[in-house]
Amino acid sequence: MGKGEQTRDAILEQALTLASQVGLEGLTIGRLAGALDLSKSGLFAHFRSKEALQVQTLERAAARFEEVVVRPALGAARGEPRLRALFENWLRWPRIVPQPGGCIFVAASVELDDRPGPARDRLVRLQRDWLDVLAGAVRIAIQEGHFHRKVDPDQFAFELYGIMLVCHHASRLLRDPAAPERARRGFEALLARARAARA
Amino acid sequence: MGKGEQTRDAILEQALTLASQVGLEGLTIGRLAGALDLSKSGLFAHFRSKEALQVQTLERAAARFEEVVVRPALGAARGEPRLRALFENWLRWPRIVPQPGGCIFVAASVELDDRPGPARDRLVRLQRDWLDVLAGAVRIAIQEGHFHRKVDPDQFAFELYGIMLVCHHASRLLRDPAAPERARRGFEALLARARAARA
DNA sequence: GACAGGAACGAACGGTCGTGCTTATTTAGC
DNA sequence: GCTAAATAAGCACGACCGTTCGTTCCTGTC
Repeated sequence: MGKGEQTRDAILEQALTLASQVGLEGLTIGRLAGALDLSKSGLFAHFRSKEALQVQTLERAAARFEEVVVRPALGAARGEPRLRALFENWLRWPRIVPQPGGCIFVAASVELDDRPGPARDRLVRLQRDWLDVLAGAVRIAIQEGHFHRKVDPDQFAFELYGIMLVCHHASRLLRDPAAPERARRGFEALLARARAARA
Repeated sequence: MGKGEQTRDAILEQALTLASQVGLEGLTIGRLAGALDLSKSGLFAHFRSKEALQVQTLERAAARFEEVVVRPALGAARGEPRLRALFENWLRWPRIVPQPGGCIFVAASVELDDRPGPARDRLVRLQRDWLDVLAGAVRIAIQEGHFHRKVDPDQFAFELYGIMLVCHHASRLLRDPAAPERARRGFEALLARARAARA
């Protein structure tokens, strides 16, 4: 890894941390440079546009997400255990990959939902992929006989992500320490329903 | 209503619309003035600080929310019907009170979750109130015998708001037209569970 | 008809933003 | 250890930000 690549790496890591707090738009080149003891122009040269910086920050976040949320869960047994692992890893991930402002994808989702452009496009793809990962795990759980055949994997993923979002909301905005526990209760109810498959 | 008050009213209505798209921080005095054919300074005089403008925009949003979501639902029968009304009204409200960028509270929740100040304080209060309204409706549904006695109203409100948040996410970021239908399915499952009170 | 008050305006302030250019320094290959 | 290329810095730009100030316009009262 050359010197430039190394610097770029440090920049993106810091960008990830910063963007979690102030968003992708609030992520300012000057502030980012200041935090890294770099000049604005020196930092800017690595990307050549703010948009590129934003996209690459998302890319970096996605890589880390894969690394600390998705991949480790593949070590868990197929089906419900893997789904549990995905859920628990998601709860942890804003602390493991330091995001003092909470999950960057949640922040970016709200920020970019009305701003067309490459960053938005990339984010949409990433969020779809994440929902697909969840739905895929559900599908496997059905195959394994953990869940009832009538369970709709996409619907399950939808509702599960809802629990994650409200957990984020309750713990970050409302500073409710009970949020993860509430989320777990919701998750367990979702699992119970999938086993029985009343709906 | 005096002339000044009338103008202030128009400003706040426009601010609500604009803030739903670009957030409370992106809500710029210059842009707001431009949209209303006012001078920056003329508009500014009505508030005397951007922070005050933000808080009053939240206040205005809260008043409208009360008006089109909460109050009409009080016309529905106590218990489950009222809860349904609250849910359906929530789904509609970003269109009724024009918010082209989606629910302003969702946007502000993510934007302000790490920015201390009066705007954040006010928002926290408003979101707590909203969750309390939902939990209160659940409590009534228990009294009415619609729901099982073991149902935890706050937990129900938590999970219900999760469905609302993921619906917002799916329809706004992912542009998924099936989002409201999915949300309804999740809501129905929540209701079914509360009747049976398995958890 | 002079006057007072509220409402809006236009210009300007200091600051920060993203983005170019040009120059200096560091790094890597021989 | 020298050289060419990669990397960072310095400086300046135009645009927009929130905010202030002095002025003008309009309305209604004595």
